[in-house]
Amino acid sequence: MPEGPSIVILRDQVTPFLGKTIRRVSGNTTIEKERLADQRIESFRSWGKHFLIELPDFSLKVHFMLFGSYRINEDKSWAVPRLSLGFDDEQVINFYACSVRFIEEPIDLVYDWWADVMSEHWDPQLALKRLRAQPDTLVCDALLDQDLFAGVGNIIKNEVLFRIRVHPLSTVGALPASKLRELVAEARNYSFDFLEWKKQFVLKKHWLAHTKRTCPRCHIPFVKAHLGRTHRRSFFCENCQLRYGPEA
DNA sequence: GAAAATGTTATCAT
DNA sequence: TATGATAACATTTT
Repeated sequence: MPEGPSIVILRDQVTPFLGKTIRRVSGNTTIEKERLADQRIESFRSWGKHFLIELPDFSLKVHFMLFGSYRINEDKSWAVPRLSLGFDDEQVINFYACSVRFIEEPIDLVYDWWADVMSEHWDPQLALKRLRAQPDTLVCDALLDQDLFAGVGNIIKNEVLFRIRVHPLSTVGALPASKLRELVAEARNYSFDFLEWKKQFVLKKHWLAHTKRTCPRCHIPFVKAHLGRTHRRSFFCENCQLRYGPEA
C-alpha cells in the first residue's frame, strides 16, 4: 500500500469529505480517538508516505507501514479498523493495520515540503545539495532516505536505479554530476509514472527490475540481494548498471 | 503453508 | 556514543 504515489491517490479519493464534520469515531487504535469527534476536516494532505488529515486545532497522521490499507464507504468485514471515521449519510473512511498519531503543531511547521517527491514544492536543487553533503552514502540508501526523498520506497528505488543504469552499491560521491542529477530527476519522474500506472491498475506490469529475474536489456539474470543500511531487496543487472565507487 | 514483503521505530547488544 | 542486529507491529502474495 505505501510509497508516496499511493498516498496521493488516497488524498484524491477522499476529496468528497473535505469540509465535512466527523460524526462517529471507532477503531482499535490506542490514541485518544474521541478527540476527533465533531472536528471539521480542513484539508487532506500528504508528505511522502504520510497521509495527513488537518483539523482546526490539530492534525492526524496516518502511516500505512507495510500492511496498512483503507476503505472508503465500505468495510473489510473480516477486519477491525484501526480507525473508522463516520460522517453524515453513512459515509465512512476506514483505516486498517496502520499507525495513527496526532500532530499538535501546525503541519507546515512539521514538514519540509521540498523533500516530498510528489509535492509541488519538491526542490531538486536542494536534494542535490544535500546528497553532495554525504558522498559516502550508498545510492540504494540515499533513495530510501525519507529526509531526502520522502515518498520513495523500495519499488521506486529499484526501478529508478535500473532506469538510470546505476548499481545500488554505488556511492553518491562517486557518481558523475550528470548521473547524480539523473538520480534526483528520475526519483520524481518515476514516482509520477508510478502514480499513473497505479491509478490504471497496471503498475506491476510496468516493473522492469523490481521482483524480476532477468534483465530486460541484457537478457541475463538479475542479481537479487539485500543491500544497504536497511537490507532491503535490490534487483539489479551487473552488466548494464554501472557501479561507481571508491573501490569499483 | 511457509516465507517474504511496497515500512518504521524501539530496544538491546557490541 | 555510535552502529548494528533484532523485535515488534500485522496482512497479503508468492
